[in-house]
Formats: sequence, structure tokens, C-alpha cells
Amino acid sequence: MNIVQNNKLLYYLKKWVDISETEEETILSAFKETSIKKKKDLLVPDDICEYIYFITKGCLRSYFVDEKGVEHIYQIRMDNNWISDLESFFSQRPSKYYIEALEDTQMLRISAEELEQLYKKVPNLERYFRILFQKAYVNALERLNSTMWDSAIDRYNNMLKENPDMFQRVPLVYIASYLGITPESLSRIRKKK
Amino acid sequence: MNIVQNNKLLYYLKKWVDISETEEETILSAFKETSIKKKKDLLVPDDICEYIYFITKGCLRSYFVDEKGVEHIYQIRMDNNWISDLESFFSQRPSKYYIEALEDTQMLRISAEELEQLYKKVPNLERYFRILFQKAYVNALERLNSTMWDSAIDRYNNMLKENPDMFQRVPLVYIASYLGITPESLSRIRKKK
DNA sequence: CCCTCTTCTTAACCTAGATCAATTTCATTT
DNA sequence: AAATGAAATTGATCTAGGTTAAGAAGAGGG
Repeated sequence: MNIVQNNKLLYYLKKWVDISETEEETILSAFKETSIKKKKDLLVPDDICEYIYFITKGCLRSYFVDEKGVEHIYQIRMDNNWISDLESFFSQRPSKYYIEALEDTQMLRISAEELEQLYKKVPNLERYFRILFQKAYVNALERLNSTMWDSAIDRYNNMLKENPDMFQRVPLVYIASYLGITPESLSRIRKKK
Repeated sequence: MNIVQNNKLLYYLKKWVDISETEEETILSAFKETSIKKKKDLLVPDDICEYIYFITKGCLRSYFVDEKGVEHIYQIRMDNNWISDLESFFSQRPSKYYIEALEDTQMLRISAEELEQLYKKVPNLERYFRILFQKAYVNALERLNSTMWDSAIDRYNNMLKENPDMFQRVPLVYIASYLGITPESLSRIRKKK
């Protein structure tokens, strides 16, 4: 297994919980390296999302397609973040979403069952995920509030401040959708500055 | 401690994780019963949210006030749900939010520090919260997608289906804010049906 | 290095829901 | 039962952002 990829996962785990040397081994051996080429799908609707992925390098988007065939992006994730369809992953029921690579991407993956095993061997990993989901939940509520009550301009400026790197790596069409607006509106917002 | 209140908390815990009889004792003795009168604040901005609360009976709303002095409700919680400002609770930093009782409300509360102690004594409780936050996160993303891409009418109908009881107990002004619209708009939506 | 496809921009027009202002209904206190 | 204040409705008007349509600018594959 690639040493650089390992280090990243453990580095982020150890930011939040204590992990012993033997546990490090156990964790690393439970994850499996995978990669996906740009424009390929990691998940498509009606499939069960079998894995949760830690992105070591690359970029992916999660989206769904409405009745009119329009894509709606609700997540864009880059290096050192987790991605999955948690609803499908934990319920083991068919997903509603796509997950697609926006760049050639390398990941570490683990299945739901393997993760359950790993929780037993490394209880602090469950603590890690408790903290991770807790923070993810707080962030999602923040984003909800911002979507409901801030103008598109404010949300754009905020994103520019919080995620400047995204603008370097992700086409504006996708960023627009993520912000909940049309590419035309985003273009007008950017022009005004 | 009131036996009815106890049972509810344990009932919901045991839906998701195994709890032994001795652990039940430990959990119950860690929580403290409190109550709050209608229209009183459980939390105000700049205070640290000291507790996480399990509502055994009653109803509360969480909201913030913007620069123009307008209230924006992002959470309405009733019987058998948790409420807190998780951001403040876990960081122990000042909150941005209000939590106010919409009815006379009874709760079981625990402080951040007590909860940490309890995690050590009852590891499965951390598992419970891992599952709770995971589900809360998935729900928040669903709500985000709905807010971004569904019409106000669709969101109203959906809420009517998912939370009919809320309409019995919560004034429409608050429901409007929770849906991300004005009371005037909600009134017009309801008229059309 | 050209060709095709994707991304981005611009302009004219449209609409869902906001804002403002007034009135009615309901609930709580005295 | 009256008085007061909060909640809900209604109508007129306004606006942020959507829709439609077209063209310009990039960029990756043959």
C-alpha cells in the first residue's frame, strides 16, 4: 500500500482520536486502495452504495437527476475528505444518487460490513465517526440556513472565501449547481465584481 | 425520577444499540430532569450551550436573528427528539442561536463533560450518537436538496405528509420560517388547496 | 493543428415568492 | 365579557433569480 495515502488517512483520524500503533495496522489493512478515471461513475442510481471512500487525491461530485432530467449537485469533495451515499451505505438499499469523478481520483475504501468489524477492533474509530458526522451535521445545517436566507451573491462570496481551491479545479457549471443557482446567474454575479 | 420519562429515553436508545441493565442505571443517573415554560428561552446568543436535551414532552424551536432583526427558524423539535446547539455544545464556545419553548416542555439533559464521562462508562452510547448524527446528517442533506430544488408548494405538501402533528401544535408563522418562506406566502399556498 | 464538445457569457423576457400595508380572526389576560 | 396583543389573511406591487436562445471562448482527442 502506498505510504503517502496511508499517512493521510491516519493523520486525519489522529486529529480527533487516539490510535495505537497496532490499531494503525488494523485500520490500514481494512481499507483498500482504489482509483477512478475522470468522468467515470463511482455510483449510479439504483445501485447500493457498497463503500465509504476516503479521497487521498482527486475530486468527485454527488448529484441527482430530477424528473425533467436536470442534474442537481449537492456535494463536491476533494482531497482528504470522505465521500459516499451514507443513506444507501448504511441501509444497504438502492441509492438515488450519482457519484462521479471530476478528476482522476485515488481513494481508500471500506465496505459497511468491514467497517462494522473494524469498529469492534478499534472502538475509537466509532468515536471518530461520531465526531465526523456530528461536524458534518452542523455544517449541513449551516449550509441549509445560508441557502434559505442568504442571497446568491452572499453564498458565492462565502464559497470564494471558504473554498477558493474549488474554483481552480471545478467547472463553474458545477459550482453554480452546488450553490443552488443556474450557470447564467453565476456568470452575472461574477461579472458584477 | 419520573418513570415515564426514563422509559422513553431508554426505549429510543435501545432501538439502535444494546444496553445492559446496569448500563441503563448508569445512563439514567447521568441525565437530569428539567422543564421550561412556554415562551421561555433555553438558550440565547452569546451563551454557551451547556447541555444536550432529550425532549420527553413539549415543543421547542431553534432560530437566529439576522442583521435586520428578522427571526429565521431552522429547527422545530417535539417529543422524543434531541435538541441543542451542537456547535456550541461540543466546542464550548458562544452560541449564535436561540432555543425557545413553544409549549411547556419537559426534558432530560446532560452536559458535555458528563456525556464524555458517560461515553467511557457506556461505549455503546457513543455508538448510539454516531448513528444519531449520521441519520441527522442524511436528513439535513435531504432538507437542503429540497430547499434548493423543490418549490415552496412541494415543501409544504411534503411537510404536511411527514409532520402533520406539527400543524396542530405550532403557529403557522413559525412553520413558514422553517420552510424558508414568509407567512404571507404560506397563507397563499394553503388557500389554493 | 484543426475539429468537436464542453464551458462560459450575454441579452431579453418571465415568474415564484418577497415586501408593504391593511384588515380579520384568534387567544389570553383581566 | 371586554380588552389587548399575537397570528393569519388578503391585495397590490416589486425583485432576485430563472428561462430561453444565441454566440464566444477554451480545451482535449484524433
